[in-house]
Amino acid sequence: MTADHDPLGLDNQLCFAAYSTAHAFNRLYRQHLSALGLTYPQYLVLLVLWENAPVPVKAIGDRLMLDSGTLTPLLKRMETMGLIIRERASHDERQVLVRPSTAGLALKDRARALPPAIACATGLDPESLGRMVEDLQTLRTRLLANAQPE
Amino acid sequence: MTADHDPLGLDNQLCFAAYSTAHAFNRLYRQHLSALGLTYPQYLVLLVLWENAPVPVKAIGDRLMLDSGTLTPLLKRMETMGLIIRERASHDERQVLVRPSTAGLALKDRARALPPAIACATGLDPESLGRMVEDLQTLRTRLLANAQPE
DNA sequence: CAAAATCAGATTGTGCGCAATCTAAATTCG
DNA sequence: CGAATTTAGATTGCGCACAATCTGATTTTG
Repeated sequence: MTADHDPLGLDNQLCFAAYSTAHAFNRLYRQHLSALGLTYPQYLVLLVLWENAPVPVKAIGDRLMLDSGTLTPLLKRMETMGLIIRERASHDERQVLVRPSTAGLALKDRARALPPAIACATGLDPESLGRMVEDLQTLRTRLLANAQPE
Repeated sequence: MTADHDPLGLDNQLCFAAYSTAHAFNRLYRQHLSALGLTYPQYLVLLVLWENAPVPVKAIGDRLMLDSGTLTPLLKRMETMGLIIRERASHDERQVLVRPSTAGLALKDRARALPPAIACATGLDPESLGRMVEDLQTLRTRLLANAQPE
């Protein structure tokens, strides 16, 4: 059966390795984020807003590679939770500018505990971890280049 | 702002690298799988069934790390599409055994074109690709060990 | 300037993913 | 054997993801 070399073997495919690892991350984060009342995608939005705000929805989408069909309801929920503020840009009525509320900003301090805890769970030393991040980013770039024939 | 070393910087986090790479894979696969009328999770189920069938739902879940809440409706859709057959096991009425139909088996031949096409899109040589698969599997194991304190 | 094209978000519909709960069957144990 | 426990799947409810479509604002162009 030589499953080791079967191209259709589940455990030989990079896609499933990425898929299942992303799910594993999601599960681990869920445990840490439940204390903050956040889902993982909501946490990602806050990471973007903590770096730079206010930003239009489009910019968040570019950064996280998500479209308005995903972001609009997600941001509405976060606004209802009191974490962010959305308002139309006066200079361009098409845009909706998003920024963290005071409560959303306050979460940043509590979130600082996460990266070290997660890094520990990976069992990787800082260099290996950094290399893996770069490898995945390179891979992602190549996949997207092949996935979006403009 | 030395974003290069900010632990909360989006681009410094392994989780986002994994999350966004998995999405990029999903997008690329969608293009290739649309010709077969499959979604990516449905393709994963077939990979499992092509390796070994019939198998109970539980075994598919163990293999793909998905629970019945995800699999039951997914498998029902695949049964409606005529790709798989589900039937209660006679020796244990709790189990539902799943196996590919003739149509589901026939898809395997058409699916053989996928792995080479995807491998090409990754731009990775076979060794790098294999190493990355192993690194991700190791990482996944560690994450799951930390995510499920029994 | 006005029509056409582009762009930002919102909306709709479908398919995962998962927690929580439920049912029925099988196993364990007193 | 019979009650308690465990197990396999199904169900419900919610939150992403994304394609497709729609609306209204802005930009481009003829």
